[in-house]
Amino acid sequence: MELPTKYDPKQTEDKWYAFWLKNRFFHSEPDHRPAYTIVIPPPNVTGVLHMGHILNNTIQDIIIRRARMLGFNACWVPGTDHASIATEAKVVSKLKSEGIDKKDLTRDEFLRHAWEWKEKHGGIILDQLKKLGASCDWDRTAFTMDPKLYESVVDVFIDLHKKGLIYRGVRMVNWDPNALTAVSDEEVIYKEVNSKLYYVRYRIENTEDDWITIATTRPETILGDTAVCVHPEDERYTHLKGKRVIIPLVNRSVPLIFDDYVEREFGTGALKVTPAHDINDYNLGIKHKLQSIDIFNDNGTLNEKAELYIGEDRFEVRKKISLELQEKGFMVKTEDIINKVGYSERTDAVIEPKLSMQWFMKMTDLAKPALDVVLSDEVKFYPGKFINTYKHWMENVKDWCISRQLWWGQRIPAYYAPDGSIFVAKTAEEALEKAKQSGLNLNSEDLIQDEDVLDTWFSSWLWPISVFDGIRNPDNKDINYYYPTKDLITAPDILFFWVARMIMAGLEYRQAIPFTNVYLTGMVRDKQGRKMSKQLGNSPDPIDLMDKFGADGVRMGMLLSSPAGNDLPFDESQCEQGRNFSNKIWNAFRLIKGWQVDDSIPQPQSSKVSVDWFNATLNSSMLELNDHFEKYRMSDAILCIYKLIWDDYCSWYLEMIKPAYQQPIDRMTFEATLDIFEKLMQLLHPFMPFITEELWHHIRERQEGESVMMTSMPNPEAFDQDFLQKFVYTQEVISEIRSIRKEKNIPFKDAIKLMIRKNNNEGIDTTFDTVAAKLCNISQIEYITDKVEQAISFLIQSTEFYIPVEGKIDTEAEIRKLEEELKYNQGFYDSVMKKLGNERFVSSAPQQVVDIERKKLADAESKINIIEEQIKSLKA
RNA sequence: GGGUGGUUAGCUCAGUUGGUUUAGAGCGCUUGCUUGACAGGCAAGAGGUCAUCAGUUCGAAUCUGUUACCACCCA
Repeated sequence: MELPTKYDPKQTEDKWYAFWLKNRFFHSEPDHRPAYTIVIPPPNVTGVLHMGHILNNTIQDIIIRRARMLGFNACWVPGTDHASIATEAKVVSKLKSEGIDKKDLTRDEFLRHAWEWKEKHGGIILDQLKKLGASCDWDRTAFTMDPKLYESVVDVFIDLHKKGLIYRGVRMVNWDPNALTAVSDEEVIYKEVNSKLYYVRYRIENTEDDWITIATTRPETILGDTAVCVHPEDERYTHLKGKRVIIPLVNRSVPLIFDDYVEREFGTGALKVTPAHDINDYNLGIKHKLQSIDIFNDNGTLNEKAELYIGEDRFEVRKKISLELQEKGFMVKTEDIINKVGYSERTDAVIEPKLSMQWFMKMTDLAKPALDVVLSDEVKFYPGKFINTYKHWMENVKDWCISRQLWWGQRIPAYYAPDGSIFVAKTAEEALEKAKQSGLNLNSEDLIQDEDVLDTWFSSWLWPISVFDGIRNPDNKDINYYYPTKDLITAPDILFFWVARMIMAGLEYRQAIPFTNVYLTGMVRDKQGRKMSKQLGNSPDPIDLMDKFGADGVRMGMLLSSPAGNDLPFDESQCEQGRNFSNKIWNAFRLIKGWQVDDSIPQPQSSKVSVDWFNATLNSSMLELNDHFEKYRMSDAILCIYKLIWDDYCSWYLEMIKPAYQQPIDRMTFEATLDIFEKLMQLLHPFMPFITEELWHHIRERQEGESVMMTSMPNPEAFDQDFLQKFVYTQEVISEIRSIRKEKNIPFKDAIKLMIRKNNNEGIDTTFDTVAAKLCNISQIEYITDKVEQAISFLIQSTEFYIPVEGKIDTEAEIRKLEEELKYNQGFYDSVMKKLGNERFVSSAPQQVVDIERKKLADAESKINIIEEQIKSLKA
């Protein structure tokens, strides 16, 4: 069969993915083998595949495919999360475009629309992963709203409530006025923005013209002020002790309070206090028993308590009120400042701190053990630098606001009686039963279930357990077999959102960590270093990239320069490199496949030694590869294989054994070369699954249903390090000769002679002479003791090499070359001499180190002597 | 404002308890190649005071501190 000169991924990728699926190679069931489990970080159902997913899932696929080939029962569980805020927002806006208002729908009607939307769009991202080659067990695909996962979440809520870890309370929360829901601290993104600092003066009560000037970035909240606060030791204000001030425009009298919370240097040192709309002010309010006036509606407009601008948006009011303050003489001045403002991660609306009744989870008791398992290395982080970040967060953990004012999600299983008492129960019937037991005489319609749903992360934190149904059925076969999982691959920005909480849940519900290793990937950025995002539109479409470079090429490209935890500035040229690598492998195979095999010819000595050398190199590289995997150095691992195939196999080995043009190859070498190629395909398979499968099937006849992905990974065997070292030396010789040929314009087809003069009584080693002869077209290699006239020379270590040439030698040039070499060696000699000349070095450094230096000196010295001698003889 | 990490070739990064030839790789760059597998290729080459200053040490890219800049996290 003819193979085209260029590898075309389009001809192979879909074909092999379908083949793997048909043979159910990705599916796992518990058996006698050790399990190797990975659960996918569930992508958001509203999302489409982006570069971060590509990176993340490529790494997972590499690990799981390798585990499978190493004999583990590998199971990679895919799935998605329901993303309550984002999904609800999408559904609401879709309905709006159809002229339907969410307010006009019942909860059930709305949820029907939401499910419809999910069925239509929720699977997109998983389908895209198939194109990447992801070997997920699709039969186990999970969704956080699936009945078993839904019920697990509700069960956990009830259990934690029973344990006293979940409570309901009024707190200041981060309110998203667009989504009309509270969001957790972790969902607020602080951005630096250009703002104005407004200096506004408040009149001291019972004075005509005494004022105190405050500074604020939010003049609209003046309407909700209930105090002005200064530092107790601030001499500017001590005379105002016990006074009250008048709020401008609304003319409310409020106390002047003293607290060392105030920063004297900021603004005027006087702070207006709005307990309802600022977390710090809220705390001050509690401390000083201040009144709290909430002037905002849920959607960010002002309410009647503001007295002015009722019904207008907070940002409109800011503009208008600053003008009014100006006109009425309250505005002293404004300044430009840069401050940080919190934005909703989901809707990008400016977060409004707001007092509201929410459900919270106590975190301190759960955090302690979850921190311990990381500090004791039971759960390992790669890279380890994230342990510090984790520790800092876990030691300063705050209670988690878990309720969301939405419909899409697990509805909170709390039921309210008319007298305000709360019954947490799985069903309305159970709640009613509980109510009756507590002495309330109620009917089922008297109890009303909480309208809110739980934070999406309250589902995700159970993911490694709930996908195996380990909450509802804690002793089932799957959970016992697959849990704890092995690796979690995710991005550092959800270390707390998700990773920390999964560890807490694992310890609480399985008394076992959820995973052993956490691999934190970098963030994919564009060439200018910006985070890739939908808003910026700076992310390439991964599907287009795969069309252009093949999935293998993209996988390769993503990994090549992405060490763990480091950001990856993405550039298409990396995928191009991956594609080029595919092509290189393809052509190496074309070369081998094109040879005629002749059973009658014996194996040349040069080929025998070449096969031995490559096998040793292969073993050495496999050891290195194992080491990289153990340390989760993915980009080092792929580079190791890349060089093994491109440099060692293609550039060296194939050239070493290649038969002359149109000459056949001997059977032994041919078979050995195919065996090696087969091993290389196995080693490379986890990284580039498609091309390796394609070529593996070309290497030999395969049985129906056989696949490289189901073979056993080759194991490194013992090899001779000295033997490898000898070849390194030979490579140097070959490379010198190639340079000389080029420099002196000696075409390859003109055979040369090589004379070798050993010095310092070094022994002669001819192991690779036949190889050197073949690669450099040397007709004769001769070991000599005398100098050679009329030859070009070079020096490796202390061995002299001569290539005799006809005609005149450019003596001048030869001398120049040697003198340069001499200069380098003398410089080196001097630096070693300086070390050894130092009394204290010789006396304090370890003997071994001193010996090494002495040897360096001796070597350099003999080399210098040889060079000097050569120069002398040339000059003579 | 607080914390954590980082700063090594044009770019992206290695450099494993301080000493193995006066620092390595990939990409890019320069030069030369229709070299019978591959121009998506081959060969050769250039390119770095290891951010700064000080200290510890016989010896520092490596350890300590300072400054500058960058990134991330937290308020």
